[in-house]
Amino acid sequence: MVQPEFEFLSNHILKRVQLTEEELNFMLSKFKLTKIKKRQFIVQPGFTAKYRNYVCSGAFRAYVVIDNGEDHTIQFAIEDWWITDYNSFFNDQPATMFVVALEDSVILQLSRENEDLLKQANHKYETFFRISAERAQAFHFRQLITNLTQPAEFRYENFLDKYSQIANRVPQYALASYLGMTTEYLSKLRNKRTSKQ
Amino acid sequence: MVQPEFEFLSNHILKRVQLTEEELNFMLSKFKLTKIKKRQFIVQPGFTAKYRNYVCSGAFRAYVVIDNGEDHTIQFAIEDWWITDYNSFFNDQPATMFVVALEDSVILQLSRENEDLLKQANHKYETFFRISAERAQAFHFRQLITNLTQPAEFRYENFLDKYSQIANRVPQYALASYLGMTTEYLSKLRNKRTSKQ
DNA sequence: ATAAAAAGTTGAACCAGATTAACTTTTTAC
DNA sequence: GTAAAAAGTTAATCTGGTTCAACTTTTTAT
Repeated sequence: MVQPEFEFLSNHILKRVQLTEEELNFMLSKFKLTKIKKRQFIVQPGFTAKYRNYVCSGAFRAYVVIDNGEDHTIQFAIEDWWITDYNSFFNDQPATMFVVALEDSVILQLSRENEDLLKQANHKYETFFRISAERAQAFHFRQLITNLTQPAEFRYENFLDKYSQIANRVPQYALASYLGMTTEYLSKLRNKRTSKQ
Repeated sequence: MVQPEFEFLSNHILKRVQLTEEELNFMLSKFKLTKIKKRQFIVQPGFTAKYRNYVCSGAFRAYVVIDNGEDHTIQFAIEDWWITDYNSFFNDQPATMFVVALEDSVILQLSRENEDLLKQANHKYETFFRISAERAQAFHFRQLITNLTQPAEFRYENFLDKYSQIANRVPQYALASYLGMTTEYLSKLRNKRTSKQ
C-alpha cells in the first residue's frame, strides 16, 4: 500500500487531470518525500530553487528581505498547497526569496529535471502543470486586485474569512507583512475586532 | 503572403516553442483578426470573456470598478502583449473586469473553444500555453512583491524604468491607479522629478 | 525549571499619501 | 472652429497607518 503522503498528492492530481493507474504511478515516482524540521529553509536567496514542493503536512512561509532588513511575506503554504520561488525554479536563476518551515513538515519534491521529463513524456502531465500555472495566475491576479483596492482592515477581515485555517496557525508578524501592514497595526485590528463581538 | 499581424504573432509563438510550418499555420488559423476602435470594450463585467487577445497594434487597459465608483487599473497591454479577464476566460464565469481600448487597435483573438482544441490537438500547443501561464505567474509574483514592499515614489520610478513605452502612452489617471496612488499624487511625483533634472 | 530571546500589546507622536476644491490645459464631438 | 467634457495641476487640510518606545506574554534552549 502507498504511503499516505502520496495518497494526498494523488487526489490532488486526479482532481485536475484524468490519469490511468500506470500514468499516475509514473508521475508519483518522480517525487521525493522529504521531512523538514521547523525553521529549516527549503529555498534561500543565492541558490537556485531546484524543487517545486507539495506540502503534505506542516506549514511554510515565503518571504523577501529588503535593504533595510524588513521582511515581507509573499506566500503561505499548508497541506495541499505548492510552494517554491517560481521565478528561480522556472528560469534557473538564483532565488530572491526565502522559504522556511513554520512547523515540522512533510513535503513531496519535484525537481526541475523531473518536471521537464514529465512534461515531455505525456501530454496529460503537461496539462496538469498548465492548469496549475493558470490557477496560480488567476489567484495572484485576485490578490493583486485586493491589495490595490482595499484598505488594511478589509484585507484582514477578508483573509480571516477565506483562510481562517492559515490565519490561526502562522505567527502574527508573518501575517501582518503578508497583508501589507505592521505587526502593531494588525494587533490593534485584532483587538478592535474581538472587543466588538 | 501572410498579413503582418499574423507575422507578429508567429514570431511571438516561435520564440516559445518550435513548430513546423504546418503546425504554426494550423495554430494561426484558429485566431481571428479584429479591429477595435478607441474606447471600445473587449471585456465587460457580467459577460464571460470568450477570447484571449493578442495585441498586434494599439493599447488596452484592464480595470475593475469598486462600490464607490473608483476604478483601478489592473493591467496594460500594448503590442506583443496578451490581455483578457483570465479568471473569467479559464473558469467560464462572468467577468469582473473591463478591458477597453486606449487607442485604435488591431488584435488577434483566440476563443476558449479553439484554445481547448489546440491544447488537445498537439502537445506543443499545450506547451505554448503552459509557458505563457508560467511566465504570467512569475510576472504577477514580482508585481505583488513590488506593491507590497515599495513606496509610491519607487513604484513610479521603477515603472518608468521598465515600461517607459507604456508610461508615455497611457492616460495619467490610468497609470496612477495601476501604481496604487491618486492622480494628484502622481502629478506631484512627476513634477518633482522633472524639476529635479 | 529557568533565563534569555522572540513575539505580541499599547499609547503617543508623526508622516506618506488621500481628499477636497478651485483652477488650467487638452481632447472630443458637433 | 468652438463649446463642453475630460484630464491634469496645485495647494490646503486631513487621516489611515507607521514609527518609536516601554511593556507583557509566549516560546526556546539549556
